This record gives sequence, C-alpha cells and structure tokens, in this order.
Amino acid sequence: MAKRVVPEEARRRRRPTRQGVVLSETLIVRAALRMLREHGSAGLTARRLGAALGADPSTLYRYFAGMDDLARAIGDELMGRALDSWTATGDWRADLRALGLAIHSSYLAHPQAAVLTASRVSGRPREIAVDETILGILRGAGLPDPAAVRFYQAFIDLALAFAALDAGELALSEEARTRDEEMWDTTYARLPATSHPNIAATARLLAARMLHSAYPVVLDTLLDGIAAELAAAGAGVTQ
Amino acid sequence: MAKRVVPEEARRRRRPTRQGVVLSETLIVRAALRMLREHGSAGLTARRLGAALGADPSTLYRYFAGMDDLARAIGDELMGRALDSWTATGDWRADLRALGLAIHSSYLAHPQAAVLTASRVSGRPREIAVDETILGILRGAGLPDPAAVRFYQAFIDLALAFAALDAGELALSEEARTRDEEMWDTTYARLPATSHPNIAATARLLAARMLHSAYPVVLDTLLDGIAAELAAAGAGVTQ
DNA sequence: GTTATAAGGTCAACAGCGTTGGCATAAGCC
DNA sequence: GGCTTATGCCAACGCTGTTGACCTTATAAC
Repeated sequence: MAKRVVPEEARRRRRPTRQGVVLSETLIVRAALRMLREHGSAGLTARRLGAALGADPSTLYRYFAGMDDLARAIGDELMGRALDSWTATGDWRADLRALGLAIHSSYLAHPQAAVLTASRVSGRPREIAVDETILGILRGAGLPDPAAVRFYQAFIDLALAFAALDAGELALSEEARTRDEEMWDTTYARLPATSHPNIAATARLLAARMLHSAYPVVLDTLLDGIAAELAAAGAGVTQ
Repeated sequence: MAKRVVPEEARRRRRPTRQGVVLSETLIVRAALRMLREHGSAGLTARRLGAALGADPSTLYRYFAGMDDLARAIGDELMGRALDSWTATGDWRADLRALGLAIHSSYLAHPQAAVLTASRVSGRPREIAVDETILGILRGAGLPDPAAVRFYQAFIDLALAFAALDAGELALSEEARTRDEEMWDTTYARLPATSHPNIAATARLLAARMLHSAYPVVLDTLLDGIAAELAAAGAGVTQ
C-alpha cells in the first residue's frame, strides 16, 4: 500500500523538483500519454516517467497509489477528451452514434494507453459524466427505465470492448503488426479449399475487411435494436 | 529473439527434467492455465511456471519464443475448448448464438488467461477452425460473400471483445472486485439528482444490471441484423 | 517576521521479473 | 557404438514496481 496520496484539489505546497518542474496530476498523466505513444504500452515505467518529468520515480507515489492507479487516471483523461469532442444535437440516434465513435476514436488515438485502461471501470468524474450523458439520451428518446439501463450498459461496454480490441491491434509494434498482417497472406490465404472451403472462397474479401474495425457495423445494429424497441414501446412514434 | 523453437510435431528427443517430468507444449499450456487460475493474471511468471513443472525457467524458451508466444498458445487452447463444447444443429441462428456463447464462456472459465490473450489473434490451428466454422454457417444460411465476411468479422470480434471485457472484471482480485462493486453504492448511488438526474433516477436498476454481462444483449441484436439482411436478400432486394 | 508542521521532494535498497549464453547430457539416427 | 544435436540446467544481466528513511521548504498560525 502507498503511504498517503493527497487528492489533487487538496494540494497546497507545490514544491518544484530538483530540476525545476512543478508536478501535478494532469501534468503526470499528460507525460504518461506522451511516453506511451513514443515507447509503446510496455514503455511506461515509473523510472522512465520520472526521468521524463525530471523527478525521482518514487515521487509518483505521492500522486498515485501505484502504476495501476495511474492507468485509471489515464483512462479517465481519454474519456474526458471523448466527451469534449462531442456535441449534442437532440437527435438521439445521431448523438449516440457520434458519442460511441468519439469514445472509440479517443481511445484509438492513444492505442498503447487504451490497451492498459479500456477494460477498467475507473469511477472517476469524467467517466461518470459520460454515463450520465448516455442515460440522458436514452431516457430522453422515450425509453422506459429498464430498457434504457439495458441499452446503456450494452452501449458503453460495446464502445469500451471494441476500443480495447482495436487498440490492441494498433498498439502492436511495427514489426509485430506487419507480421500479423502477413499472417493473412502466409497462413489464411494459403489454406486449401479442401480442408477450409469457406476461408478459401472468401480469402480476398477477408483480407480487405480485416483492415477495418468491426465496431461501426456492430454499433449500427445496436442502434437498430434500440430503434425497434422505441417503435414497439411508444405507439405512434414517427420513424 | 529466442534461439530456436522446435515445433511440437517435430520433437523427438523427449528428455525428462531433473525431477522426472517429460515436457510438452500442451503440458506447459495446461500448467499455465492452472497457475493463472490459482495465482491470478499477474501470477504467471516464467520462474513460477518452471517451478510448477519441475523445470528450469529457461527451458520454457525451448518451447515458446517468449511469454507472449505462450500467451497466444493459451488463447488457442481456450478457442479449441469452445469449439469442442459446441455441436451444430443446422439452424444458423441457433448455431451462431450457441457458438458465440461457447467462446464467451470458454474464456470466462479462465478469466485471468482471457485477460492476457483475448485481444490477440493467434493464427493457430484451433482459432482457424473456429473462423472456418463461422464463415460456413453464414454462407450456408444464404448470405452473399461480402455480407458473410462483414458479419463474420463483427461476430468474432464481438465475442472476443466481450470476452476480454467481462474477463477483466472477473479477473480482479477478490478485494479489488468488492471495492469495484462497492463503488456503485458509494459513488454512483449517492450522486445528487440535481447534478446527475439520470443516474440518480435509475441507480437501482443500474446496480442490478451491472452484475450481468451485456454480451447476450448485443449478440442478439447482431443476430437480428443478420436475419434482417437475409430477409432483404431473400425478398430479392439487393444492397 | 518567526516558527512549527507536514507535504512533497530525494536516495538507496529490495525482491522479483524476462531473457540469454554457455555448458552438460542423453536420445535417437547411421 | 559412436555422433549429432535437441533439450535440459546454471549463472548472470539489466530491468521492473515499490518502500522506508531522510531532507527541505511552502504554507499556516502567531
């Protein structure tokens, strides 16, 4: 267990490091994002982050309980950026679609960070703001509360799950990614039609399709499902 | 890079370890699964695995290029178990649904392993067998190849993405999980209705809902989407 | 101003990690 | 029965997260 972490808003004595840097939670998180981008998801270490900030590694433990806690803070930062890049229009379907894609692309903008954080619920303020927003859209569209909650969970889990999955691919090292992409040519495309008729028949389409995320496809089917529920629930709802 | 890994089928000289254990790829993978279950996803280390097998840690590098390669082998084992537990009925919708749930639950049966592997495409034989099966069901149902490929990707990515997400929750230590669940009571349920009206209004439903996976909900909407596509194609409507 | 408090910085050390190179040995081919 | 080499073991390297002890200085109280 860490000694004691003073919450950001209660910090008063901002003593600079030996090298003159004045630390703060957001400064550390930003530096961590930069390091993740430059050195990959395994490149974020306490020592390196300390060095980049001009501070001793152990200083980080004054701000976060451990590397895991730091990861959750990074996730919240990404969630906040998604919400900031989004604006409501009042059309529930367009708003949900845009918000889902915003979350997805906010995480994919920092794939190495997303790999670390996308599958963790942080419970931090910006994540809560996103939850409130989604629920508001669904209830505002006219869904009864049980359905709103059901689709809220499906929506946010879908966005996070695909963010993690797609980020995993992007976060691979250049070398590992080309090796993965070559696998389609060297392994899948060469399977004989006798043993794997369906892969052989669609190899060309598969290779082209695998370059894109499946998230938009699945998101749209989820939105279709919500629309169907709305049509069934509210008699006389225009389409 | 590791020295040279002899593929399993080319191994001839099965020399026992000092403690009498005769190693093999599957023996190592099984032991790794056991360790993951017992010690959590951070508990799988080369040294511990070596000790559990009665072998030197470095011996593992005769079988796998590194811990990452071992993780991919573990993923393939889980995929194989999913396929083994599944039987075809000829009804595309029932078959896809059962297969998706089989993959999901095969990974969730070893959440600590799933966290490590679910977001990696292994390209190993059993994973390829699953791919071939899914494509066969979709094309057999009558989908034209482009749609079959589109839904194949959506289907497998959805299964893997939710496996990873849900496994992440299950894989938390007992302590961390109860802390996460308490967060609903201590954080979400106490948000004032003035600042977070939608969360406040549905707090009860949310707490109940969050105990289940959203995967079945999303899977069913995807199957609905496939059915709609089939109906459109069957009616002579082309995309 | 002066002084007391403790926040917030540094430093050194720990145990454990993945991984490698060198070496020993025995399994199986000729 | 000897030779080759796959496969085991050992020792070591540089790295990691984390902690406890210590120092220093910004702020609050007087």
